[in-house]
Amino acid sequence: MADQVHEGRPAGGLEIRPEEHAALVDGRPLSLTVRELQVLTSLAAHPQRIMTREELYADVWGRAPRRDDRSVDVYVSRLRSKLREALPGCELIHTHNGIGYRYSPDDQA
Amino acid sequence: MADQVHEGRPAGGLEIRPEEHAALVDGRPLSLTVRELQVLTSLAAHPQRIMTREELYADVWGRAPRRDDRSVDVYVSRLRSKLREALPGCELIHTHNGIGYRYSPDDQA
DNA sequence: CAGGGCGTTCACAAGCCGTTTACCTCGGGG
DNA sequence: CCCCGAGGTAAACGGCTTGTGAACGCCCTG
Repeated sequence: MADQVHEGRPAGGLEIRPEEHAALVDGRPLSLTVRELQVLTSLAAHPQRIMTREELYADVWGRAPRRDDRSVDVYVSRLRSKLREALPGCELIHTHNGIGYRYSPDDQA
Repeated sequence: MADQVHEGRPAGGLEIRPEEHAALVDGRPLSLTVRELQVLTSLAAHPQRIMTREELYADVWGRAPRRDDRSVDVYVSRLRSKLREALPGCELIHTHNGIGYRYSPDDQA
């Protein structure tokens, strides 16, 4: 099947090390807040899989979101902003309208 | 070309996973809208069987279409367009004039 | 006590999608 | 030929979803 993404060298030059509370690009750490790293880690833990907001929220916050909670969207937006700056041209987080978000290690599809 | 046949994978390299809100070609998700995936799923659930527009509509929309409703045709058209791009040369959805549509996993007959 | 960082919420703009309509083409009968 | 029904598809439209800047409050630190 598809190659497993190890911590050593994922596609796109982005390394996520949750146990070290860090995400690295070319060895340089992104300055992410705790929540931002949690959301990124959760997304990246299921590459190419569409995650609903509910799944993401449950994974990171540990409970169900209240109706109309936009927290996930806000964090995705902030993550994209920081990733865009660190990896210009890469689109790692894809939106699936009406469903949720998908992380794609190779910024394609 | 000769791919391994996994459980979810019909001929043509198209994998439909409604519970994951996704349809995959070579592991890459097609960007289908919710409705498009519903129509494709319904068609593909009855391979080689001609489904009338009424059947399809009832299956996806959960009610009977109003007279002269063209929604099904529009979605079939959009699906064909996206499938054509992802799987050039394949004709998975066949028209049966005056009756309805038929999904053929092996793009023949 | 002032300042700053962060998580959360709010508000509004922008964009996408479902639905409907309109226009075209094709074939069969008269 | 002309008419008519069936189907393909582009495009209009309105509503809902999403992107994102900003405000607010909490907590920590100096």
